[in-house]
Amino acid sequence: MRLSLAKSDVAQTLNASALTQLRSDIIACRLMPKERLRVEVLRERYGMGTSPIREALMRLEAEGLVELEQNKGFRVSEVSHENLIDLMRTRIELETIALRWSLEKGGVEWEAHLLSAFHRLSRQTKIDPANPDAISEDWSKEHAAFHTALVSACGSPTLMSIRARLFEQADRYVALSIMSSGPLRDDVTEHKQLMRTALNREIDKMIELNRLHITKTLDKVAASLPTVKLASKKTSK
Amino acid sequence: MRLSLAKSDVAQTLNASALTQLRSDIIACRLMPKERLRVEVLRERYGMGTSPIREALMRLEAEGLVELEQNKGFRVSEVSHENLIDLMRTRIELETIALRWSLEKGGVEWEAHLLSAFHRLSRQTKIDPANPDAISEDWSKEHAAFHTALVSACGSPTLMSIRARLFEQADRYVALSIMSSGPLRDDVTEHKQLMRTALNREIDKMIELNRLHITKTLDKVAASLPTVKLASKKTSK
DNA sequence: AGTCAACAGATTTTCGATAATTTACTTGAT
DNA sequence: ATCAAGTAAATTATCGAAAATCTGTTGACT
Repeated sequence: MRLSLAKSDVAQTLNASALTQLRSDIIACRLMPKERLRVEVLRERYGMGTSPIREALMRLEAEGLVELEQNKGFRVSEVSHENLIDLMRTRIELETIALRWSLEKGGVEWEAHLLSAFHRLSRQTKIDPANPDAISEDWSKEHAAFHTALVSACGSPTLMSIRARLFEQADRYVALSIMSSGPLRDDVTEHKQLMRTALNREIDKMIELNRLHITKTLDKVAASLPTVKLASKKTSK
Repeated sequence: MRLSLAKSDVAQTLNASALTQLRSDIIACRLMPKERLRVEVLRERYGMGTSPIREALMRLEAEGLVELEQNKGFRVSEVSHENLIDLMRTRIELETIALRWSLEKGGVEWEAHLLSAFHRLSRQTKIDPANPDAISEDWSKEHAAFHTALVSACGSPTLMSIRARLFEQADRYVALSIMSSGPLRDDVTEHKQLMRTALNREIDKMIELNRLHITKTLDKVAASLPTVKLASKKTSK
């Protein structure tokens, strides 16, 4: 028998558990960009052997959250201004397509789903008072769910999964900027407007709003990015 | 010291070698869709232990070529009519964006690169006489390189890598259709036209040609898809 | 006959030890 | 003082055995 690790985590394989935890730690920047991921250390941290750890890292490499250099081990993927811009630009284009399809095809089911996702999001607070230097995990989850709901009627699993991956990558940049930045923006109003526009099937307006939504995040994150001091390679000499 | 496995394969890690070989075997349908991937069998096939195999499979799962069911092991991803259509539709949209950017930004470097890629492709034959039931590996490589060259000036590594992954998935369907289908189409003319249009920076025409190029493949593959008899699960009555 | 429990074989998953490789350090020659 | 070769320490990559899990079958009981 094996200990259950968390509520939602029952009867998983160690491999799957490593994957979930690692991904979450990287996106929340509890493991910082460029930080080395020594297998021995991770074994200790998550309490398991080498195999599940390495398998999870390998998968995360494909997702772009981890980088592997032959015989030199794994690191958390680097962040950079260029990558940030590239990421956000690509997101805008992909989500434009997904939103167009979704607003064209969405039925009552979708509308209900969207309303409910918005409601849940609006009842979460972005920052957990207990831990003011990070975004609340719960908020983050509902936020992701809301944006997924917007495109969920697009009818393309392929596009949806790519979008989700890019969203995660962006989330990591957001987590980074939270750690070193000022006032929070008013997300609730913005999200409500997104929902309304989606429900009204105002496609062009929707696309423009989404572009602005992403651009606003980009600007905020880009401004705080140079501030974040990253773990640089141990400089020889 | 370790034996070198192939010319281009020198001094790789077993892990990397497993990854390359498995990916290639899956895309070429030497491992058929839905086929079970027993670790023991693969260990035998590629001559290595469990770790590199499982790590490679894990990575391929993230790429969508392999599916993992907890405690039941890995299989080659299934193919289906819906997935094929979804895939091709998404490819069209993504490549549309990439082509637009690439044709806007491409300089002399890019033009030269494109010309050279086309030249190399045109000197390959699609079917190797020695093995007429499959597409030549060399042709396949040059073909991929040519299409990559078309979008290579788009300036977005993110978009490029997504595109490459979808291209691979499509290649698997093509390999499948070759095994059971009739006359080959005249690719050379089509590719030449794509190149010309790209070099002339006729963006709208380019996008339309690309859409047709993909749609044509879709139609051909879709027609032969039901023919292919897939390894079905041992039907428990 | 039908249902269920317990067992046996096959397979996946995980572990800890070993081999291979890189990195840091030391020593000696120029 | 500088560099190079060689050696030791640290780390990654790999293996094969052991543990956990699944699957199918047998046989007892209703």
